[in-house]
Amino acid sequence: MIKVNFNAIEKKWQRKWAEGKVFEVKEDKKKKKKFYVLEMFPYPSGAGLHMGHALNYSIGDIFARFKIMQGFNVLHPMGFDSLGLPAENAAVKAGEHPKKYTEKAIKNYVKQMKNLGLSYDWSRMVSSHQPEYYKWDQWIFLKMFEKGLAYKKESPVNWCSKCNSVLANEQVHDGKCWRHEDTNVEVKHLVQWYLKITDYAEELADFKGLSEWPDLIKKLQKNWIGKSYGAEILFEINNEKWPIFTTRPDTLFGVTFMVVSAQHSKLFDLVIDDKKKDVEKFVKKLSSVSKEDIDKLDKEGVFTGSYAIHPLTKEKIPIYAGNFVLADYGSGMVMAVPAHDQRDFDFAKKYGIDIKEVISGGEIKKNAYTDKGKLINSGEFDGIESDEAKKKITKLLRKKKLGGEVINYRLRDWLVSRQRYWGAPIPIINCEKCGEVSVPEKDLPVELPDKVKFGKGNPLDSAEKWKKVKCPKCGGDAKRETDTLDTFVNSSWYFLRYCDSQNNKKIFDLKKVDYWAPVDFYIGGKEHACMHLIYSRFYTKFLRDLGLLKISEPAKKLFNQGMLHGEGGEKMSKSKGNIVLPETISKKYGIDTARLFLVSVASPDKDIDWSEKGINGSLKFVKKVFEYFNDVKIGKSSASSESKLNKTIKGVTEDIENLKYNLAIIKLRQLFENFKEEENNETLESFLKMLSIFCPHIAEELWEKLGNNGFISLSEWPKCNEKKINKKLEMAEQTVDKTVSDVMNILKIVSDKGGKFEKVYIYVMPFEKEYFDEILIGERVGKEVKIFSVQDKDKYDPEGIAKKSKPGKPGIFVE
RNA sequence: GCAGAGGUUCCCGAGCGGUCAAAGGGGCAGGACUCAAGAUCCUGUGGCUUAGUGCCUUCGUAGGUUCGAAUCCUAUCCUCUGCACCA
Repeated sequence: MIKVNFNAIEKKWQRKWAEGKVFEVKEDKKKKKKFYVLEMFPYPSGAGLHMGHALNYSIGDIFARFKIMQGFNVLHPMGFDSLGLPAENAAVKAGEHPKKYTEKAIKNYVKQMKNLGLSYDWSRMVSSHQPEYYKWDQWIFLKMFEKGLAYKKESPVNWCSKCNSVLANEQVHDGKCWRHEDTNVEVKHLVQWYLKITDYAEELADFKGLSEWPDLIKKLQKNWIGKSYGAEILFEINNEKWPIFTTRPDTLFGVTFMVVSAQHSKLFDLVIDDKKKDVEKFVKKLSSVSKEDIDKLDKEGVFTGSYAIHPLTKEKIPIYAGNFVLADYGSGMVMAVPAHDQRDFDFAKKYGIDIKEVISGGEIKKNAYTDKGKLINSGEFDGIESDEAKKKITKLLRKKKLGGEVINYRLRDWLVSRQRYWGAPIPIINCEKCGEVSVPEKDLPVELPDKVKFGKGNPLDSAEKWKKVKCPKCGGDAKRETDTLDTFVNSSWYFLRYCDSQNNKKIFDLKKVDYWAPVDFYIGGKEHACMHLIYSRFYTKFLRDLGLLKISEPAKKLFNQGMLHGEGGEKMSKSKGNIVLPETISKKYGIDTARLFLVSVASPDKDIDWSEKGINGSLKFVKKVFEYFNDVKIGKSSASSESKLNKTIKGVTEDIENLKYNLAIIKLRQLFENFKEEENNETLESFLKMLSIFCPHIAEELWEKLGNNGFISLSEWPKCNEKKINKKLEMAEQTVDKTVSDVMNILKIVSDKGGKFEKVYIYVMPFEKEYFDEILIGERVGKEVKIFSVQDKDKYDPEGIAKKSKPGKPGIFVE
């Protein structure tokens, strides 16, 4: 077998693609339809790309190449999510400035990506840490500020002591920081910036524009947004009306106590002097436990000394401060119905509070009865079914101006301020006289100062000169906001910037975005379901409402690729030491082989464990292809080859469209296995074209060898000629296969019995004769083979077996 | 606890009502080639049986629907992955 220097071929074509600007695109309204393929841009870590990235980007690359060859004007860009806490932490740990650290990492990523042969339009690359990019983060923030969608408020927030910063709800996993799995998130009361994503909650909970998104993602988002229908009911407390939210207004007559969140900002308005000490003690105790432990705590509370007046019965209801009520959902206070809510039931049992049954149908001994039923003990509503009662009671409350129907969302406003350095500075100036003042648009971007002290607290606090500014409104002394924006702000709209990434006057040209957006095919992990994928939907809608976009959703089709685990089935991570680098594999096998292997193991949406075991199979195939094309005779193809070719074209095209790359590759292999010494040009070229999306470098090289001038990457995808698909031939081939295994079976039986045979005689129907090749079958069975037509008078047939021959089942005689 | 994905022949994985003892790859075994090894090619790879046949068992486990199930339904066990007190 010939030795092939794959690495040299790779370098050659990567250079040619770059020099020929093969993958750079422009808007082209007349000739071609656009197609936008995008893989989620990575955070450039110092560790570089691993095999999992390679898989992810290959999936997108294969599709992009496919679409290019199908004649689409394909936008396939790449960039870097280069701002954010992880980069800052890693840089500080490495003793480097985040900027230097990040830019080094990006350089490395680009190099690695180019080595993978990915078809990106590099001229459009964006990096979110560049002021030219985050200027527009700031610009959008100011637009939101203008519209009242960016605001400041004090509230209990998630605090990670390792990040030294607050976290969004979405960044808290299992009570721990998403970046520090060993660090419990604490609850702190701080003033923070929020984006009012809840203004879009209703539209976000509607998925009609996302028919081509996976159901799983939509379900996850739906749960996350958590739309619930219920009632707001006003309870009078100390002559003030306090609203509470409930989904069960039908249980209103069963309220025996109220619970206010221990984190509620107005908690102490409700605490009478006598109880102050108790409540303070309780709150203090809670603040010393981590968020995770709060989740595990029993329901606990303490009486505040205050009472609420029941809106309908006018009964006095004691108010407790409790650990199980969320301060930022609903109004932070609940009406407790112990008979029909398990949490309230547990609490009532613990503190000996009355349990009043108002829904019949269940037993209330060890547990609350939480199902629906007929009302009892509910005055005029007795005997009415729950659903009906909900409506009637709400109606009555509305009439009395004591409440009404409301929709509540689990989704909270997005906390975007971070007390860290490596983020886009929030473009606000704090003036003692004027309050929070926007940085004028002409002064954008507010660039990060280079010289800051890293250590404790927010590094930006140490940039004294940078902080000091004049108030744009009154001209007096003022200070810059030192908080920076959450990293997810950058990724919420980057896909739009690619459409016009070099624009330094506007966020993007409206016409260009109108041409390219939305993303037609978006590829990324499902772990982003409740973060990036919700935020970017929110941003898209906001920018639409600003008049910048005509679309309402960022991507038409979403595909979640499977995760590539390490050898033992564990997540690939530096700390586990199971990271496989593309370079390592590429050096050994060539990058085309690696790409081919990655997508042939399993369907791209499935999680797989990395293993080098099977890669030799891919390498063997690639080598065989290379060797075959190296000295192939171009001539005529058999009808069988042409039939197979067209069938393969059909199947492969469908498989790729459906992201079944693994199946497409099998079909290509089977086609290739069938190639004879001589094939016609069309067959050979079509095969190479289909292979090229998986193995672009080798395909280009062989394409050139066949005498072509242009790039195979830009050639036209083969079309299936249905007429050439010949079912008869296929049947005939099956007959041959069956005959071969029959012969093998006979030989086995005979030799088991101690017989020794050298010659095989096969008696076929006259019309089948052309499908049976003595030499080929001889090779397959490892014996000398003679084929006779049953009508052949001179045939050698001592036992008259030819008489038993049937169509599709030839007679066999061995001796 | 809730939600989702999944358990397939030695391994990885396809199949998702009949053409299924189940694609493809890996591994292994036998054969061809070779002085030999490697590479390559062919064949085989649940069991029994048989001159190419027939039968039995198998797709986590147990039932069910059906003329017919790896594929559909029900229960059950295990694995993974999200979300977790949202009133």
